[in-house]
Amino acid sequence: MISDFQEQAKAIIRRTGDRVTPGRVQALAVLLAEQRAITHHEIEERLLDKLQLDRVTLYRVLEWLSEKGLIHKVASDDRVWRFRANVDVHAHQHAHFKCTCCTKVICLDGLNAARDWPLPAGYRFQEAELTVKGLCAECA
Amino acid sequence: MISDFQEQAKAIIRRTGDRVTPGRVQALAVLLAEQRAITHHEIEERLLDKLQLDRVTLYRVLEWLSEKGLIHKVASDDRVWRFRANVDVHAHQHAHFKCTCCTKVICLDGLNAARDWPLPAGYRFQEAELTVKGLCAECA
DNA sequence: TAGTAGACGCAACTTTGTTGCAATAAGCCC
DNA sequence: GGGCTTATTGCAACAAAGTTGCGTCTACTA
Repeated sequence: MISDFQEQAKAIIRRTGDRVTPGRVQALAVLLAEQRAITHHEIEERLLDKLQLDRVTLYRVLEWLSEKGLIHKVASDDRVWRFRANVDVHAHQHAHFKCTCCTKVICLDGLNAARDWPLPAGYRFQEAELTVKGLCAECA
Repeated sequence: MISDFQEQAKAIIRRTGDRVTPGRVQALAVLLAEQRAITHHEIEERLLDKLQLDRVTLYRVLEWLSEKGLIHKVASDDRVWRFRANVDVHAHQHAHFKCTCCTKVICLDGLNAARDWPLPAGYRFQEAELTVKGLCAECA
């Protein structure tokens, strides 16, 4: 199962035309295996078994993956970036849910945050970030 | 004009029943004078002329003001808290606008973020944080 | 298989925020 | 106004998240 994600990750990265390195493959594989947005630290923990990657390198890998549009970053109120793989044409314009109990973050794909919100005169819309907070099914 | 905000701040703080200290008064006055959400650092800069307040003390003052419901915190994608005075019955449930050019943050009071967003089964809504990004009138 | 640009590892640094503790001062009572 | 009490402040040290510089290594290309 895990190796599935590795192969998938490898293929996705090869498609960019840039270098296929173990760090990129493993980091993306971890994110593909995960069904939610996780932090740099959580990714690091999941990597430890198969590959020890420098903290800094992981930051750079995540930035690269993000630039290439293979993953996306989620801002949270605990001032920690979370990352999630862009499965298929996973639009960036969607909402996130954060459990206030276990701090788990999931994507609310059904909720489109891209609509044009009413802004003051002269303002120009680019994108919206919507985070809904509450309790997840396990914590409720 | 500035002293107006100081007097206003003093009165608001006195109303809480807790101690009225220079740090609390000046910090709240700065936020009352500002029409938008600003960072700890920006508040510190504006304080420097009239009152030199320790960095840590300012953090604690802001936390206290927030606890008392006199100001509110805004999470942003640059992992920095921003603070804004709660003028009148300024509800916490509203959206914020962040200019991607000058990083200025304003409150979109007309936009209610408190509506019940559709969540997966078993999930419980508590609150929503909506940040719309784009260009403000000056930068557009 | 050799050369090269790009990726990596390490160390040091920055920013943002927190914690512990001793010194200080705001409000209260007289 | 003057002392008492307790909340607030300032200082120093710490912590987490992320960045920068630089020399070394390695994935690709030829």
